[in-house]
Amino acid sequence: MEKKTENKLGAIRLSPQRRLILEEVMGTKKHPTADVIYRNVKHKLPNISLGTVYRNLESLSENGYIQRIDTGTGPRRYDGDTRPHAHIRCTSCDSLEDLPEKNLLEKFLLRELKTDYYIQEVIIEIRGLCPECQQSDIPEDIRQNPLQVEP
Amino acid sequence: MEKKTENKLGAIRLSPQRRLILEEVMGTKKHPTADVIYRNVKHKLPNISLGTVYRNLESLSENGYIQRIDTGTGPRRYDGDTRPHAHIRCTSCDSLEDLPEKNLLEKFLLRELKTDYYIQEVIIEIRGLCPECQQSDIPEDIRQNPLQVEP
DNA sequence: TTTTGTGCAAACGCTTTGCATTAAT
DNA sequence: ATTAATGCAAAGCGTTTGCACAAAA
Repeated sequence: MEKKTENKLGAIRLSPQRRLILEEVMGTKKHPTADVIYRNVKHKLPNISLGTVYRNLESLSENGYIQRIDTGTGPRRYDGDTRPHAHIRCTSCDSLEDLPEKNLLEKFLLRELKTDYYIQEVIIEIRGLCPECQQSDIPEDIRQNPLQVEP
Repeated sequence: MEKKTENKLGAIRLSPQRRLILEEVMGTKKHPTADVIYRNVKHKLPNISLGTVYRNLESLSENGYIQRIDTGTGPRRYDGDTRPHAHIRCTSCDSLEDLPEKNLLEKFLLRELKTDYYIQEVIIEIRGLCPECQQSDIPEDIRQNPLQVEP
């Protein structure tokens, strides 16, 4: 009996489209948007549709293979690192990076938080200028309100 | 000389529409969305348009009279409390409340954070079930993944 | 008269959805 | 035969914008 078994990924099927999308998200630390993923994957699979990308990003994150990052501003982003963690975003170039202190932050929050809520998720997004963007001549009005902590 | 001086609010004019919108945001702790504000204000000023509401929410927050809350999910919300602070959102009824420990959290974050970024803003949103929603019979699948900290 | 704000409707960006078709079980 | 996934296009939602008109400075 011939059996053309497609790879499986736990509960879901691993179609060529899904596999490529998964690889794309896993293979970068840039936290790409659906649109970026779509354009990259389209090079290898020209007929893929944006709807398919969205549907697969959804199923992959629902099943815990990637993480959906609901950011405060702009389009949603996706992360191959599924551990809950914090991000820092550049308000000039819009890059999104992991925060090194992610665990520290989480733990502190959960420990200090006095609330009756049944906590499910902690979203931390720091916004500021990345080192590169600080060097380029930033218009003055974006240098507003640096957050500071008194000594 | 007769002078029908409209009230001023710092740099911007306080039109009837803008005044009502400001009062609406200031008068609640519910962090309303533009749409909720629109519907409430419309009772007193039936001709007001949604575009005007958006434009005024924008100018009011730009000028520091209210705070724009760019939440991770769902429509943007607005807050009469302009001090930067954290929020906690119920994943069932979608209510958004202030976090009591807001200053604590900010200070900790800014102190512990080792980064080359020039920090401008800290967004913290905790998501979970509010006490009321914990009591109602929540479908099992929403009780997923409570975040916990090891002792 | 110049600037600022308004109402309306159209456009926008991102995401979701309905539907007919195809592929895997 | 049934279920799962796809491509396509249309619709959805929240928000922004262009424009002609009105109000205030």
